[in-house]
Amino acid sequence: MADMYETMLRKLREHSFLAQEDVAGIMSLNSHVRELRPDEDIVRQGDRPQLSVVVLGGMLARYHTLASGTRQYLSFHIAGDMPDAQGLFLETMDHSVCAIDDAQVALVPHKELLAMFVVRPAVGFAVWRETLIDAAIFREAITNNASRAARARMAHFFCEQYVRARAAGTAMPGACRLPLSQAQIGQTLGMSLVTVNRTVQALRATDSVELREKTLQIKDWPRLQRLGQFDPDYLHLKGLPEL
Amino acid sequence: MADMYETMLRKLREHSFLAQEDVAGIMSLNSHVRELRPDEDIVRQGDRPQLSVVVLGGMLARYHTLASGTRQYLSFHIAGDMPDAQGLFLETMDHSVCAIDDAQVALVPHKELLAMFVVRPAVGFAVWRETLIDAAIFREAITNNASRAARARMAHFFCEQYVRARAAGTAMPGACRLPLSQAQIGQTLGMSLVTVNRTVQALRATDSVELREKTLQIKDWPRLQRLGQFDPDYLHLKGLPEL
DNA sequence: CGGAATGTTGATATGCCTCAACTAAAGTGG
DNA sequence: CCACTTTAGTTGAGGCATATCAACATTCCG
Repeated sequence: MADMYETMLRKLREHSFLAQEDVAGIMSLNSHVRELRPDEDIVRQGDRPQLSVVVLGGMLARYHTLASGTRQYLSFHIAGDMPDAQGLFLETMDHSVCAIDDAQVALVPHKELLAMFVVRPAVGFAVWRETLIDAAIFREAITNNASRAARARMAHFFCEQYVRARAAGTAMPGACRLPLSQAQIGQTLGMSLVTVNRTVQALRATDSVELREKTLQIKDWPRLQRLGQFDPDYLHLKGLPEL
Repeated sequence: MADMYETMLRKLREHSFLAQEDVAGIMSLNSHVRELRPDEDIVRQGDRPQLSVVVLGGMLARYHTLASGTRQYLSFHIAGDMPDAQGLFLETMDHSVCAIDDAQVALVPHKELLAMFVVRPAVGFAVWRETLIDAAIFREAITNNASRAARARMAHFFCEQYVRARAAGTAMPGACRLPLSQAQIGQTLGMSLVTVNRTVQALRATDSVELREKTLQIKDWPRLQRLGQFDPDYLHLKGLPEL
C-alpha cells in the first residue's frame, strides 16, 4: 500500500517547493494507517478532531447533513488530499467526512503538524496552499451548481474528477475510478435521482463520456470539456499532464 | 475612517489569541488606503497580485465570470475581511474581486505579510483560520444553492449577511446594510431576476424580513432563521452577539 | 430634464421534480 | 447453491417551480 510520506510529498510538491529540511520534517511525522469501509465516517459534524487525515487510497467525501436528514456532498478526495485540514484551526467540524468506497487513510496528530509549521514555515505554507485550492474548488462548485443546467453541470463535474485523478496519478489512460452511485451524484449536483439517470444517458449519447461500473470513461475530452465549459485553472495544478 | 490595524485586529481576535508581539508585528505592517467606486475591480481573474486587501468599509464581492459573460457572485465582504488572502499563496487569481458600493480598503504587500508569518507564526495561523472560515462559508453556499428552494435559499442568505454584519460591528439594531441590486442577488443565488423580485416579496409577506433601499430589516429573526434553516455554526464565530 | 438602471407585474414555456412501477444486480441467510 | 431481500439503475407520466419574454413603473443620476 501507498506510503504516507511519499503520497503527501508528491501532492505538496505539485504546487510548493520543499527544502531538504522540510522533507525531513515531514518524514519525522508520526502517523498510523486506518482502513475505512464504504460509507464509514471518519469525522462528524460537531466533532473536535485531534488528528488530521491524509488519503492514501480510495475515495473520501465531505458532506453536510440537512435538517431533513438528506445529504449534500461538498467534495471528493483521493490520494494525497487532506480532507479535514481545517480541523487544524477550527474548533468544531461544520461538516462530516466519510469514505465512499473502501479507503485507506493516514492519521497525523494535530500537535505534530502545528509544531512543524512553526519550525518549518514552508511546510505550513504548502498545506495552507492545499486548503486554498480546496476553497477554489468549492467556489467552482458554487458556480457549477448555481449557473449551469443539468447536462453541463454533470459534464463539468466529470471533467474535474478526471483531471484531479490524473494529477493524483490514480487515473488510467482515458479513464478514472468514480465510485459514486447515481443517488450520490444527485446529492452532489443538486439534482433528483431521476434527472441524474437521464443526464448520464444524455451525456452518453454525446459520445464524450460513459459512466459504467464505477468507472468514468472519457471518450472525447475536448467535447466533454466544451459541454461542461470546463477550464482547469481553478485547480491550480502546475504541471497539468496532457489530456 | 476606520484604522486598518484596529479593523484587522478586531477581526482576527474574534477567533484567535494574539500575544503582545503578534499585535506589535501587525502594527508594524506597511499599508496604504484606497477608495473604490461601485463595481470597480480591485483584483481580476488571471491577475498575480502582490498586495493583499483588507476591507475597511463598504462591501466587496468575489465573483466568477462565465463564458457567456454573466457573473456568479461567490461571497461578500465587509469590514475586517481579507477577500483575497488566497493571493498570498496561489499564483494566479481564479476569480475577481470588486466593490459593491463605495468602499475603502487597505493594501498590504504580500512580502511583509509572509515575512511576518515566519517570525510570528500565530499571526499566520490567525489569517489561515480566516481563510478556512471563508471556505466554510463557500461550502454552505454550495448547500444553500443546491438544496434549498428559492424562498429558503434567500432567507438563508439574508441570515448570513445579517449575522456577519453583527459580528463585524457594522449592523444597526435589527438591520444591516445590504447594497445589492436584485439582479446581483440573482447572480448570487442562481435565480432569475424575476424570481428574485417575487421571492423578496414572498419573504416580505412572511413579516420576517424586508429589503428596502439597500437595507435589510430583520422583523422576526426566529422566523427568518426557520425559513432559511439557518444554523450559524459554520461561521465559527466565538462570541456571537445575541440576536 | 432626459436617459439609464432598477424594480414590478403578467403571461407563457419548460426543465426538473415527484410519484410510481419495473428491471437488474448484488448481497444474505437457510 | 439457490430463494430472498436489498440496493442500484431505468422508464413513463404528470405537475410545479422557476426561467423566459415582454411591458411598464420608478428611481437614480448625469
